[in-house]
Amino acid sequence: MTGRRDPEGRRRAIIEAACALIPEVGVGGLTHRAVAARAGVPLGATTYYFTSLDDLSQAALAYAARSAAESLRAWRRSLRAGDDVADTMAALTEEYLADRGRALTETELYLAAVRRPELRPLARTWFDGLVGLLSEYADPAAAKAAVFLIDGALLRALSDQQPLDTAGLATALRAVLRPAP
Amino acid sequence: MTGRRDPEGRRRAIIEAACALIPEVGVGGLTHRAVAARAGVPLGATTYYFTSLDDLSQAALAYAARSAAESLRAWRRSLRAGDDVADTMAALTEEYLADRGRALTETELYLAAVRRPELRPLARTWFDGLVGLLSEYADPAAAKAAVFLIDGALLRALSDQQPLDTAGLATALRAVLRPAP
DNA sequence: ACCACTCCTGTACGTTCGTACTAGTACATG
DNA sequence: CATGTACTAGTACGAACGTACAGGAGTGGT
Repeated sequence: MTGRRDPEGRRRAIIEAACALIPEVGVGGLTHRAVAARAGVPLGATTYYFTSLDDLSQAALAYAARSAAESLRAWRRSLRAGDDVADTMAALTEEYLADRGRALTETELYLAAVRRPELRPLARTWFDGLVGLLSEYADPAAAKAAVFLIDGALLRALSDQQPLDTAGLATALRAVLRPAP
Repeated sequence: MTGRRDPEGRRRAIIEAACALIPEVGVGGLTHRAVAARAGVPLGATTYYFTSLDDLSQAALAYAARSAAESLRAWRRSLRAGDDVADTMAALTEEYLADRGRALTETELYLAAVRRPELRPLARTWFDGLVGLLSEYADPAAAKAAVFLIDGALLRALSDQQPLDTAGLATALRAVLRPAP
């Protein structure tokens, strides 16, 4: 996959291996050796490309956050194409949860940011992006509430290893997005 | 605090030390040595009372879950005494967040349960208890949505190290708890 | 007094970890 | 072709870890 002499590809392979490992062992469970083995590179490579293990995990989380931001752009398109915001958001959330590893990584990022302030901006990208998205359809307070709902439902579905109650989420989203009476 | 010959108190001291440590280092960051040092007992004591590190962390998380369940009983009383469910719940949530370590431990439990199925019942006690509480005031679907909202807001406040927007949460709670039009 | 038993503690073993480092390899530049 | 630079890979080291264990210390029954 990564040629012998391809620094950029190597770095990327290491980051992707770390991303694949995070759902399995958690951010705190990452080790140079496990990442190197998963990436198919010698141990020395991970210490060559990253000055420390924290540096490596930060790069992996940044990579994950960037890919999440990209998927937000697809969400924006779906929202504009869909007829009902609440239904569309619930469906997108369910779809997002299909890749449980990615969703779990996002939650790992939230928790990791508690103890590592340098991760806090990364941990905000998903929330801020989602709020920005929904602010086209509701006032900011309602948009924030909708994201709380989505994150809470995701967290529960992850922890319980159970599917998302999409219809119930749609109903709740409709309730918070509807202007107060 | 714990006399030389007081097995029950010793076990409890170790568990409480582990609980105090979890917000600082995470469930996965627990070590026999760190817990022993925090509890003021020799290393041998933690391995004497707990057959493994997993056993120790599980006991600590169970202890935390039990104390959370106790606080739920106080919530029930407050709800019955308060005049508005949404306002009361928002205020209780803010109060709950005042002890950030406890709230963080609950979230750590959620995530730990993903990879440790034996923790899953523990990870459900908070959610189930809260839903049961709110089911006295709304239909089950609305109650679940309200808990998603609360957990989402808590997770965000924890990750961002910022205070809770209590008024905003109350508004959103009112929206999801109100019967659909 | 003695014994049986539980409780307690310090130490030791083998493993795994982060990180540093050395020697070697490819490649661009002159 | 020489040479310097960026990359590679294997190894080594000290630290921290989980766990096991041998023996000391206190306690209650007889």
